[in-house]
Amino acid sequence: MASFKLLLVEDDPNLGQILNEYLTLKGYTTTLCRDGEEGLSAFKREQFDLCLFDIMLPKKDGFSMAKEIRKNDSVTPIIFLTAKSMKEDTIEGFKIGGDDYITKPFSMEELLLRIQAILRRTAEKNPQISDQKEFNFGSFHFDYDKQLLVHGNNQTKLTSKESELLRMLCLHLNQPLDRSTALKIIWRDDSYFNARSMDVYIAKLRKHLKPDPTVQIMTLHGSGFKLITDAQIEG
Amino acid sequence: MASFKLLLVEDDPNLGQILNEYLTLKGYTTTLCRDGEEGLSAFKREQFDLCLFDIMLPKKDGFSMAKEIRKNDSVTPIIFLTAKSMKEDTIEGFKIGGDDYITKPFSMEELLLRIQAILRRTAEKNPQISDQKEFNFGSFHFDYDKQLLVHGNNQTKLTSKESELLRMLCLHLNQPLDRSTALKIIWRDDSYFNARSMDVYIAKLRKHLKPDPTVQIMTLHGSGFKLITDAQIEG
DNA sequence: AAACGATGTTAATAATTGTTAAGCAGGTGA
DNA sequence: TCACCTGCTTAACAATTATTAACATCGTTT
Repeated sequence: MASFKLLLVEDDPNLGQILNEYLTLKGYTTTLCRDGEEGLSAFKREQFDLCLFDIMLPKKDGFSMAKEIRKNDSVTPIIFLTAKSMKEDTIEGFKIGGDDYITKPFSMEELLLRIQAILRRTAEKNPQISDQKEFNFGSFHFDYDKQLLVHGNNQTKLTSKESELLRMLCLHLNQPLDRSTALKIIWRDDSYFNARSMDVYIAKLRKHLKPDPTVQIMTLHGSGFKLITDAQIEG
Repeated sequence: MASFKLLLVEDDPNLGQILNEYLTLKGYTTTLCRDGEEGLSAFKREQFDLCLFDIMLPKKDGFSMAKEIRKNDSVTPIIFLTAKSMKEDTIEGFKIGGDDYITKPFSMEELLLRIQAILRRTAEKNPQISDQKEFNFGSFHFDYDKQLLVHGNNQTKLTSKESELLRMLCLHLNQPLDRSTALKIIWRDDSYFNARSMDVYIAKLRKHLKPDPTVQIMTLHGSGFKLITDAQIEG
């Protein structure tokens, strides 16, 4: 499994660097940002497994960042790091949808353990990490490497984007696929135009999948899509 | 939705009772044990969604309990409550496979929020909690995944919001569904406008459910709604 | 009964998604 | 070099879904 990617937003250069080095040493891939805006744009651009936000930050504080993120993404874990241990703050942090709240000074080891405790719970159901290359769903067979969708005697050649999107849908068969997740992974950026592009590809895939009416790409308005089928066969 | 079951092991009678009352008040089903052995046998006997263990306990301490549990069960979340804030202790707790570690004195509200943060992550993949996807009530069949409401030969496609609301009502069939609960879960925020939006969706659902007059969404003025039917069939 | 707040209903508005086609860039063969 | 494909993006407009507004009605309190 590829190493976990952490988004670290901390304006104190010393602490930032120490954290960054320590977490890298422990095998995580980290991206360090110095202020809230930088952090948010990194989050929009890339797919992270966990966020570590200081609360008091230039340009945009950690809470505001978390709020923005939680608008579209209720999954990615967020841990707040802060000097203040004020009760209202802690509570605010959890209410926004944070996963943990650590007050400075903290021990690196404890932070690491808290990160691990959270990742342990979320890692298992991270389908995008899987490297599965062939899929069977409904009466279709899909070969990602060959970019081929097979239905009975019919073979359809898919384009790269079609294949990548179909693969993500297959990895989440009968489960929701988050728009923003798919965009960040396939288009590397969750932006307006890429989202529209994705919609175009969803339409294309729907056409390809028409031959089997038991298979459907369902819209989850405001959040994403879901490939559904009754007769799924492991492949 | 059935309430979460918590296993609480605390030997201090005062704290034990306060925790018990508070968590019950907050809608959890709790089992309170006075020592480690009692706690372990309760854990073996029943299915819990989360454990809250004091560390220093008669007969068997919290860490030993956690170790035993983790031999067979790596899933059920465990939170340690303790007076000691010693670093080694914290670390020990996480190493055993604990999910959080809270030192006394703590605020009830913070404890509650930490419990919620953990349950939010585990609930999704905890089949026993409530991943019911299909429902039969009155002469209707409702498939949440496919967003379909079936009545005789008639299939009605529901929107995402309609489906989510109907699902919550179905999970509380013939029981009250709290407005604020539904709002927080479906709209992620109990605000004036979301409440009005919910009312609009209740109206939409009522229209969909008209074909069977034995099924009704009843208003519980000031608190919520209740989906009622005489002829409910488990499904 | 009057006044108030909560809910019901319908319509208007806004946001998101679906669909088709036009643009654009890179590759290929004449 | 140029015409022609191909795949992807962008644009334009349609359709659907969600939110907000406006006003009617109901329930409760005084």
